[in-house]
Amino acid sequence: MNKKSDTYHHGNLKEELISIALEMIENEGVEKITLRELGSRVGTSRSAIYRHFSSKNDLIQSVFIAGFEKLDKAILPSLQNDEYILTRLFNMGKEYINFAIKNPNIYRLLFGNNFSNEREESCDIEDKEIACGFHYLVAVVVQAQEKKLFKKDDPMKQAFVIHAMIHGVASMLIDNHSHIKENLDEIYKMSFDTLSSGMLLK
Amino acid sequence: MNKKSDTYHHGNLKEELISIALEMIENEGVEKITLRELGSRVGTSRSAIYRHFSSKNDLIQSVFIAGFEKLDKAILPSLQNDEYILTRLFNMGKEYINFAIKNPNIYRLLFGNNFSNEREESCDIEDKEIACGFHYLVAVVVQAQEKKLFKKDDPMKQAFVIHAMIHGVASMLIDNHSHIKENLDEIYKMSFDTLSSGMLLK
DNA sequence: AAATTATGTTGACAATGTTAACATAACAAG
DNA sequence: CTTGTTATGTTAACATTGTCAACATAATTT
Repeated sequence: MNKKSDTYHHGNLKEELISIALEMIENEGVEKITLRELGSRVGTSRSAIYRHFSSKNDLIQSVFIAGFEKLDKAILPSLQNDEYILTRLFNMGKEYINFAIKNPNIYRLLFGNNFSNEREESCDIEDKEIACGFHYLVAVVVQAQEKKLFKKDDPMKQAFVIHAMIHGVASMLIDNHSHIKENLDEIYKMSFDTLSSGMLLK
Repeated sequence: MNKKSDTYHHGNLKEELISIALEMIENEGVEKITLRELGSRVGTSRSAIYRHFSSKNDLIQSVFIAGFEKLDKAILPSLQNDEYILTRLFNMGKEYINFAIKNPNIYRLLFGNNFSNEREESCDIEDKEIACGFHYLVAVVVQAQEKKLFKKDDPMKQAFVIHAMIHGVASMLIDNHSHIKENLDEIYKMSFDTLSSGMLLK
């Protein structure tokens, strides 16, 4: 774990800070994180952080990006096997929701969080990251249209609707209606069927 | 505005604190609020708050409830006119999304926020409040089933799916895909059509 | 009128993000 | 190898914030 004396004084502090911060956020939520604890957890003083990040928010921004990479990594496998295209879409959504349930605090950081405003101000990579995951989805929608599975329509908008649905389910599962988690599979299937039967060509 | 010498020393401080706090959160977001500013904005010292709330979180919990009342008030009219039932559902969703767009910070407080955990611990009124708004929706779904508009299914689950979709659209509009706001009407109609055509009896 | 309770104020404290002044390791140049 | 420069890390201090205790005053009860 502790790759000291690799490159500089302490090893690769910056990456270690990001990964430990991600872990801490995953466990306790963004708002609970403190630079002092992060520093001591990683073996340095609190102020060392400022050699790698201009502020706490700057750090969190990096965790934000790392979180998206983690999400992408969790979803990618479901896209790469060449099953029936709707099955692929189904599995993708399922992995998405699984990620949210397994990492609710990270998921909250990525979507629907109070940090989005500040992010919009200073971070332009963000949009690329979001767009990245989103464009997987758009690509699948385009394929679905090409294979005459989906109605002909603006793929961006169809993808938006799909994403909104999946995000809505994920978000409500982790934040409000946790008692529904027991029927998760059933609920998800129902959401997906509703969605796709609204988009399918008949 | 300042109803002094009504009941006690200062008037009805508690309610005034809640309403000003709501206003402040609406303008700047939950995480920006400070008790000192709230105190001075309302004309008292910071510590007076502790005569009415046990902690900052306790205050925010009250704002949370007030926020739900505000949301209910914004949605109720769309439910009370006796149009075609699907039109009513459509309008309800539209008002819901309008509320989110007009009061994004309050909306974030109500749904998908980091406070939900702490709320779950100490506040049991919350569920009632959420259930309240949610049960409007369930009632409409039940009606839709009775009138043979919707497929026969568990109304709670159908309502959950509808709410998830609407919430997903609202949430993504205010947090991520703000560039879609221009096509809002179109996007919303598309979401709703997708939803209902997935639920309608054919 | 006196006592008790409800409400508000001031001062202090610990925790936190941030910065400045200082220290040291890595590296380049001579 | 020595020296200077840069990259990195440490400690001390500061302002802000939530919270609490001690004190003060108004309202209510007895």
